[in-house]
Amino acid sequence: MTASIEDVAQRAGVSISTVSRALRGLPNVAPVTRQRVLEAASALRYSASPHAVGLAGGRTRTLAVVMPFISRWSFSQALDGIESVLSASGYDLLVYRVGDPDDRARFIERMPLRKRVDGIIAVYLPLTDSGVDILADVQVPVVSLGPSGDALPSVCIDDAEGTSAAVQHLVNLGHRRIGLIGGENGEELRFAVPRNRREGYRRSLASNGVETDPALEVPGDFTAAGGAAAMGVLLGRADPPTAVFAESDEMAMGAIRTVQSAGLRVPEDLSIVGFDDHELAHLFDLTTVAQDIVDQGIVAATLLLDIIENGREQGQEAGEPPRLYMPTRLVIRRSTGRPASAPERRRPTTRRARPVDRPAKGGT
Amino acid sequence: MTASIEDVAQRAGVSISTVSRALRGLPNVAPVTRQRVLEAASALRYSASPHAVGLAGGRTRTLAVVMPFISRWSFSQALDGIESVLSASGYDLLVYRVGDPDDRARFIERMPLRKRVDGIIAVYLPLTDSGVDILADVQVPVVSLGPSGDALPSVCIDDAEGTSAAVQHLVNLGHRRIGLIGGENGEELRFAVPRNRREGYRRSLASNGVETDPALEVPGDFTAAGGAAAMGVLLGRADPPTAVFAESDEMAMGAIRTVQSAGLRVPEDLSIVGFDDHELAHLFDLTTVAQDIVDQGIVAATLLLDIIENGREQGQEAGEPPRLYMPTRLVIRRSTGRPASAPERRRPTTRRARPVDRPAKGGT
DNA sequence: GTGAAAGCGCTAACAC
DNA sequence: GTGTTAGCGCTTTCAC
Repeated sequence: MTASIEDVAQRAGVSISTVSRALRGLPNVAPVTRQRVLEAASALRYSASPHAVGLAGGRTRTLAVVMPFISRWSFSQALDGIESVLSASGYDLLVYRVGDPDDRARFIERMPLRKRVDGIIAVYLPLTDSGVDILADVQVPVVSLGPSGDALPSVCIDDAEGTSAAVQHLVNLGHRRIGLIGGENGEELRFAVPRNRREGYRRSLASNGVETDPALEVPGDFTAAGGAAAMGVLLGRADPPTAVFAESDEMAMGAIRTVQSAGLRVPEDLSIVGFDDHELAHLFDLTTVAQDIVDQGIVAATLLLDIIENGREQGQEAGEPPRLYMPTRLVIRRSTGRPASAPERRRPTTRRARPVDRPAKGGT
Repeated sequence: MTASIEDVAQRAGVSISTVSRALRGLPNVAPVTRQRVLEAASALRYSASPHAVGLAGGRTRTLAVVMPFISRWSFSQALDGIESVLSASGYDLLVYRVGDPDDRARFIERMPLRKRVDGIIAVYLPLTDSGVDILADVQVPVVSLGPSGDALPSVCIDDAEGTSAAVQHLVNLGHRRIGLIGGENGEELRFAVPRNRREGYRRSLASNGVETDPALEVPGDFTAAGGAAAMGVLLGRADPPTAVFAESDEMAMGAIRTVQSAGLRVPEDLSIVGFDDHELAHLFDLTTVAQDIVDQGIVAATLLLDIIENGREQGQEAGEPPRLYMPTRLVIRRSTGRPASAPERRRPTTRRARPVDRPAKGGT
């Protein structure tokens, strides 16, 4: 069952180096010989031992993905995209979860990947400065999916920009008391995504002359349950918001649930916008900022492969590492509408007058 | 940055074999020596090259997970559970997706894992008989998460049993026209899960003296969109069902959406039951058959590790491979109720009289 | 308790 | 175009 290169060589009547060359498509092998080797190999169901290849050749055709979560929707989307390009390119995929900061520190410190992989993709990894340094210092190329300072090549979206569009949409509808359900969980301030989205929220309010109110910003932990709880908090405020922007669709879904449980209607009593365009978002009629994470995974993996196989990105001589921005796009569904208190410019049925999008696929 | 065992040996003033022994905790190393080696290693931030270890020692502390999907909810749940035990045990995790049958055949045929991993977990993998044979024939132990014939050790739930409970619940409520939204996608009949759930559905109907009607069984592709479409088909039947069992929550969610879009109410006009207890199921008030897939992943990984490290399962001498059944449990929420046509035994508000469960965690 | 030496299965010069 | 020969960085006998 476990044929070695020697077995193949013997069966094909050549030396092992010829087998190696033939199988890897290198030049300097006579067509006939190559053919014979190929046949011998497939007859023996031979495939080279990755360990031996890695040891001898240095390259391993294996990439590592490092991320804080595995089963959360966005992360599994990213993994999906990454896997698709790796398998198409014949690379194997090692997955590491580094959840809490301790794991992370220990992991980066020990770098078990050392000498094991050809490259690393860090997916939405909250990186400390020293973490970035160490990663960048590893022998293999690293690409970040998601914001990463600027030490690493990265592919990401403009979170602040996307959020601004969502908030602007709410402002345009007439909302002034706009709440935020955020993703921070206290100590996790290194995580750039919630920070950037919050910034976009505040910036958009400011540019519209709307004052921000700390009482309207509540953390939601990036989960449906967290979003539901956060909405409960907002509904308990003295002067509750008429609209809420949630930093993720899952939190928005939970929020919708809370609103409905409270006997209120979406969007008549409260408008809600999410972020991501989760695959189930349209089931909630959720207006959201769409991004295609599978696609981001594909781009990140492609970028990394390119760096590995062609050295630094072309035209990227010693400059800053490339940073690829992927599009976002506001998908308006029916979880947003005019505030009840606002004077309506048209008939009460305005809601039906707005075009309704279908689930988004891909960006812009 | 890349210290080798030799560097450590030199720094500690011993030979590389002593370093090897000391670092792996083998006997026959003087405490003082071991201490010195440990210090040298950590000072050099040394960690053994997995490739060299694999080549020289045979074992690699790496496991492979093979599954048809990556980002679908159930699969990412399984991966999550598996990863948690592997990382706790110091194993690395290789992930392979083998989607279509071709991939699958090619993959199993080539077995790129050969000599690369210590074991394999096949997650809900539709295995042909020959596929099972080949897998079982690989040099390394294989465990199946999900049904797998009986050639492989496996951990799974009793899909038929779980489904029966759901259907029985509907029958008990008074339903007789009960539709099925299934998971098959035509050629994919090798996939045991939808087959078993369909069987449970039919068996339960039969045991209640309810005749099955092929017109009420519609495929839904295991996606929300598929479930929505399937429900559309069912609603278009001459004699539509008063209740529907969907083989997954995602399909059930889509179905609910279709029902509502049609201007009908759940459960007043149509009851719906799902399967899985998806993390968002409670947002839909979905009655469902709960299973804990993360847990199944944990059990499967633990089983595999046990087999790898202790040989065949204890008490499993030459007998059938172990098959571990995990519990399922019917979680009744508010997507199910009496059929409108049925004579109510109590007041019209029966609905509120039923206890409502909260999101499930863990089995029974 | 410790070291020397022989591989593990390949790739990569280098000869021919 | 093909074969020979060093290693790659470890684990594992087997001496000492």
